[in-house]
Amino acid sequence: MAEEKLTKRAEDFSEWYNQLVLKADLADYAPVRGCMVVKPYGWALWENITSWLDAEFKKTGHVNAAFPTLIPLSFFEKEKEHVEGFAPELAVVTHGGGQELEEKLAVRPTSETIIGHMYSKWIKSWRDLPILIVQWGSVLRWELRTKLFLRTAEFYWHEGHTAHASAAEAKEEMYRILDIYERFCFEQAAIPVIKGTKSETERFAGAHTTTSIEAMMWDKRALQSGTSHYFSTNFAKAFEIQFLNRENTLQYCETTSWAISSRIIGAMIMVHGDDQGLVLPPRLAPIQAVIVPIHKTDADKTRVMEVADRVFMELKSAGIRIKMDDRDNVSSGFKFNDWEMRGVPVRVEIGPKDVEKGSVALARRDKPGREGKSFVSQTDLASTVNALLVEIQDSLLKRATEYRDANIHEPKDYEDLKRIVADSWAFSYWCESKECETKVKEDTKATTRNIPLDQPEEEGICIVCGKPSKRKVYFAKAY
RNA sequence: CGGGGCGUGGCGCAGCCCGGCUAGCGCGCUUGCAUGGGGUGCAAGAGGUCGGAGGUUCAAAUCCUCUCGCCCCGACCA
Repeated sequence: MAEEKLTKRAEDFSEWYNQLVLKADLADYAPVRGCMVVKPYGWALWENITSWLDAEFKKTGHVNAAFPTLIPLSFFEKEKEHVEGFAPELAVVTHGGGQELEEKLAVRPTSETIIGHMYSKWIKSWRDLPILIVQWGSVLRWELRTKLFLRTAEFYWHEGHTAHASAAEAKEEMYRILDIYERFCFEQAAIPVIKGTKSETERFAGAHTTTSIEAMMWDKRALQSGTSHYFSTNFAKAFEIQFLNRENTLQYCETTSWAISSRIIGAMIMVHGDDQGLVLPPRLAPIQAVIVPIHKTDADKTRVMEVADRVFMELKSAGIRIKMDDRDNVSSGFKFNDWEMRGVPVRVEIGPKDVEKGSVALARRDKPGREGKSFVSQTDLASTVNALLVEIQDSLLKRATEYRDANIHEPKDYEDLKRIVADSWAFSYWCESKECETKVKEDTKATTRNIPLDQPEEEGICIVCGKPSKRKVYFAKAY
């Protein structure tokens, strides 16, 4: 329960975040190093996220399946870059049933290897393709520095793994998924992400191409919020995923993989949250509106509850995720703060005055205080609340978009770039060389985020070395 | 792994340097009464053997030795 005041966001953003996750009742620290317990309220939020994504994946022909948590350690050695990328963060099971294991088993950090292994068994003919499987579950990476939701040792996600007959189809799949991720962020999470291609140094271990969606947090650091990879035949060759094509010749598959993790919850917190606590976008909020009945005497209570119960039923049957806060051991003021901490988009206050006037007070979470409060008629309340939820959803996206755009600048020269990335994002031409990227990282700690798709092909010069360059990239400090 | 810090009721801490009454405080928790339109008040309660092991001493949260664990900063990261 929210007993003490939250640290101000502007005072200590990191501390604000840590406290908020606990106070909003989303998650708690687990007794295992770097791991979290997602509490019911946090999980309800995650379920709203997953059910939207799951529906989209199914609409586009994907099916769900489950692969084991344990993977033979030797599988990781089959793809050279993949093993280099993941070896340092593997947890390995060495004993079972009281005996040392002959074949050590890795706890999956991601499932390309075991799924690749299975695909090589399952795929024989062009008729078997494409294969479009999604796994929902958790993975484990031995992270050195952890933070609830943003980077925990174990985290929750879906991982899509697809195999195709041609490079064109596989690339199309990568972009199709990236578009779903983009739509999810804009329409559901109200986060204006930028989709683009990762640089060679930032791409997934073993990938041919990595695309990502990148989001700007309130402290202006960047958070990679989802990725979609095209592997070409890298994993197919490592795991012998081959099929006979229509011409009866043996051919390697083209594969992809992609993921959004529970980190996205951290993104929502850091994009929308404020000094009062969490602010959830209505489409994903586990509770979209909460009713706080207010009364002094028993007589008042009876009259107020009669209206409150009626309103509850009306909003519920209109499909609004509604909660009645009828706790009588805490004050109304406490309840207001409590639900604001949890980010509930709309609060419906009903007191004796409202009973008399046939009104209710509505408070919107995105505008705390007097500004966001209005008195409306009890008549047709469901449509009033529904309209308000839509308005809040839109206003969150608008606010986040304006904030993002106000904090992206195009540097005039390298000195300007250094100044910009100290406290915002820079967007500029870059020659795509590792040297220039490394120089920026060493000088400023900022990394390339992504090269946005759909940018006009124009001639420019690299902001670092001055060589001719065709595409612009975002530079920012990342989480 | 390198640099800092910390383990005392559920949480946050004081006490330790200069051993000694029944180990304190705030928050939370329980019960009752009042309160209730922006974090409510009063009263009465429950709850710890001081991270662990060993040692010194008449006496150890406090001194000594060993040990376990955690947090923060850096390298790595969805």
